[in-house]
Amino acid sequence: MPGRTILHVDMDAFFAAVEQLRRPELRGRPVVVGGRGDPSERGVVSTASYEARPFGVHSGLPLRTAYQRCPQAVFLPVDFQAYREVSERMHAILRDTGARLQSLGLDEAFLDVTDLPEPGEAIARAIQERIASELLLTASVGVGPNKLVAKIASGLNKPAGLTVIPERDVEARLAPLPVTTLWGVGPKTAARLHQVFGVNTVGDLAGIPLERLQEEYGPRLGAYLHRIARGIDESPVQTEWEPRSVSREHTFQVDLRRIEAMREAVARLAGRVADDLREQGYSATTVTLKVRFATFRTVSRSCTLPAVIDDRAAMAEVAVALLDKVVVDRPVRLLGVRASKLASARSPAPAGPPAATPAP
DNA sequence: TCTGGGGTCCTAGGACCC
DNA sequence: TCTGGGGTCCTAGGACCC
Ligand SMILES: [Mg+2]
Repeated sequence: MPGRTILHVDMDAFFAAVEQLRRPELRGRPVVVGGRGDPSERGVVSTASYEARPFGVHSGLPLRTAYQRCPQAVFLPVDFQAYREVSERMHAILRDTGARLQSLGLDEAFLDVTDLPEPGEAIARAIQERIASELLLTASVGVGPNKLVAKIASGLNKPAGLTVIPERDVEARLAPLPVTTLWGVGPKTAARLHQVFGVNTVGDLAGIPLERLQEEYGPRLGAYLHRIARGIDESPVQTEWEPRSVSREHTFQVDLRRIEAMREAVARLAGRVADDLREQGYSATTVTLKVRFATFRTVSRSCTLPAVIDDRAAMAEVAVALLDKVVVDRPVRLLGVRASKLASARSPAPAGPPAATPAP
C-alpha cells in the first residue's frame, strides 16, 4: 500500500460541545457530561468541556471526584440521541469529500484521501471550515501516511488543530511522544515497558530489538509494538464492519445482595440484548454473563448453545442459568449479559468450520 | 467518594482432529 | 503406539479503545 494519505477527524470535547451549542448559557462555563448527570451517583465523566479541564476533570474520572474538583461545573446526563444527530451531520460532511470513510465512535473518523485530487491538508482545512460554519463546532484533524500516524497527529494540536505528518517526518515526530500515545498501548503495557526495558517514549521503544519484544510480549504483540514504534501501520480504512457481539450491562447505585433481585436484573438485561439483536438483524449462539462484586473483582460465565437464539425468553433463561453457576457470596455492583457468535438474518451463512486441513 | 457502558482483540489451556 | 506439528473450538480473563 504505497504512498497513502489518511485523515483522522476528531471532534473536540464532543458531548460537552453539543450541550454548549444547544444551551448557549453554558458557553464559557465548565460542563461535565457523564452518567445520569448527578454527581452524587455512581458514574464517570464521559466528556469534560475545556473550561472544566484545568480543574483536573477528564474522561473516565468518577463523577463524585469531578464534583469535588469542580463543584461549580454544570453536570449533565449523557444524551446519545442528541449526539447521534450531530454525529450524522458531521459524517455527511465527511462523506461529501468522496473519500472512503471509517468511523470510530460518534465523533471520530478516518478518511483515505489518497485518490482525491486535492492535497490532504487542503481537504482537512475544508472539512474543518464546513464543521465550523455548518455545525458551529470544532474538529481537530491529523494527516499522515496511515491511520496510526493520522490519529496521533490529530491529538497533537487540540482543539481545532490541523497537524500534518508527512512520511519523512514520522520518526522524528513520534520519537519524543510517550508510548501511551500509541494506539493499543495503555497503562499496563506502558508500565511493563518502563519496568522491563526502561522505555518511556516511542523513540525508546523503537530502540528495542524485535526479538526482545517478542520474548516479553509474545509473537503478535511483540511484532505489533515493533511496527508501531516506527509509525508503521498497513491497516486499511475499512468502511463496513460486522458486529461481533451485542451486550448490556448495568452498575447498580446500591450493590445487590438478594439473589432474586440479581436474577430479575439479569433477565431484564438479557431481554434488552435479545431486543437489540433482533433489531440489528442477528441471532447468537454464545451467551456470557458478567458479575462484578463490590470488591471490583469481575467474573464471567459463558455457554455456547446448540442452536442460535434471538428471543427474550430464551436469552433470559440461559443468562439466569449462568448466574446460578456463579458463587454469589458477596454484594454485586454490576451485572452484564453479552451475546456473541452472531449469525446475520440477512446473510444466513455464519462463519462455518473452514475446509478440513489435509491429513499429514 | 473510588472505579460507566458499549465494544474489539488477544492469550492460554484443555479437548479434539488430522 | 509414540512423538511432533498444525489446526479449531471452547471457556475465562485481561488489555485497550471511545
Ligand atoms: Mg473527540
